[in-house]
Amino acid sequence: MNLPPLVQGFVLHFGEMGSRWGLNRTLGQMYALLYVSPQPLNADEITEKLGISRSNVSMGLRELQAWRLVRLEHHPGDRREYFSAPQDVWAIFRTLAEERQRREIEPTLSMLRDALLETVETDEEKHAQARMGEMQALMEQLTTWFTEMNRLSPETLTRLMAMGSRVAKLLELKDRLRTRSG
Amino acid sequence: MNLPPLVQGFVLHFGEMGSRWGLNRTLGQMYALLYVSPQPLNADEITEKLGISRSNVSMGLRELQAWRLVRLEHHPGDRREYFSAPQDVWAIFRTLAEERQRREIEPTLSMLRDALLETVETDEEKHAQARMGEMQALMEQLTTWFTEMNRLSPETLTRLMAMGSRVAKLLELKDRLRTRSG
DNA sequence: ATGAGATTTCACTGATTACTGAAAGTTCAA
DNA sequence: TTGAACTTTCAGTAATCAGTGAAATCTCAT
Repeated sequence: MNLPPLVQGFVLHFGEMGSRWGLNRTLGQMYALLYVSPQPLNADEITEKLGISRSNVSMGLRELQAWRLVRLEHHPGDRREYFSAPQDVWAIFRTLAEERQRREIEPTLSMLRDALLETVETDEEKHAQARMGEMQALMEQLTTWFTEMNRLSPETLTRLMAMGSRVAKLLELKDRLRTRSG
Repeated sequence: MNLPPLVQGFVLHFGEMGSRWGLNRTLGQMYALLYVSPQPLNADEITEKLGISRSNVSMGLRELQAWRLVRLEHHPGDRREYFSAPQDVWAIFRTLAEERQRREIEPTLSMLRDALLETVETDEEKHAQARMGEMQALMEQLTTWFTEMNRLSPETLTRLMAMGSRVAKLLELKDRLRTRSG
């Protein structure tokens, strides 16, 4: 691995975490490298800096693109493909959250929707179906909420988040106003 | 596998998803089984219903307890240990979110905090460090917000979530009130 | 059309992770 | 204190997943 110490530590950490995040080591390392790189890199540069095989880089780049975590660009007069990670951390967070939603939540939601349509006979199955209903309700609620929040600007989100649990106070305030005027 | 069709489908699906969620197949299946079970189960019952080895169940149960996803209880006059999944889906969601926070976010945050304390020389490293700073800022913000939200009751959270992006309206309302009174 | 530069595919191998069965450990009643 | 009931540990094996290199494919400039 051919990197300054600070960057190397970051890249190795992301490699380790990669597996916990449903990616794999190489993917984590590649992403970390692109994230801190001052300019886009081509596949050979990544190969060289990480000390892994060219083909591994090729596969990794495809997967990172599928995650929408890296962007492909071309430089005039250069046939090679260059890759960069989007700079806006909020955008990255949203992408990540959307992709996880799509990969981890949606399949389960659709399984649950199907399961809830089945007609069942035994008490055991009825109980199971009721539990699935609770799970589905919460997941739908979270999904809807998440979609809505994703429409807000980073500024608005930052303000909302900065308020933390004090947003609950706003609800009381709203209730009071409504009561007064209603 | 020795289960009614509806339950079996649910259990198998969670087995598949288990890996995407950083668990593994068996863990997913065991959790799903306990989640829909009308009463707590002991290790032998789980072994029998899932058709896996007794030792695998034993290890799986330890891990599910480490995730705080199942609870151990004893029945009077029975030496065996019984396991159940908490019933409250909100509680489950919080537990899951907290554990993922602990396993997936915190290690990265502490790595970033360390990296940001280093003194670096080259422009490349300075750029990398700046990028790490951005990442750290967002992660701290999200972490703080999440901790705060976790204090709210499910009722409050449900109300807030039901408002969706209309919470942003509350901010405007608040601004107006402050302007008027300030 | 040709071939040099660039990228991708894929069968194989190496590494990691999950699962099992046998043995050891624990707990408790008699 | 013995042993029956129950649980855990762990070494070995099976299954899965990641990474490589050679070959195939793609893509332009000539």
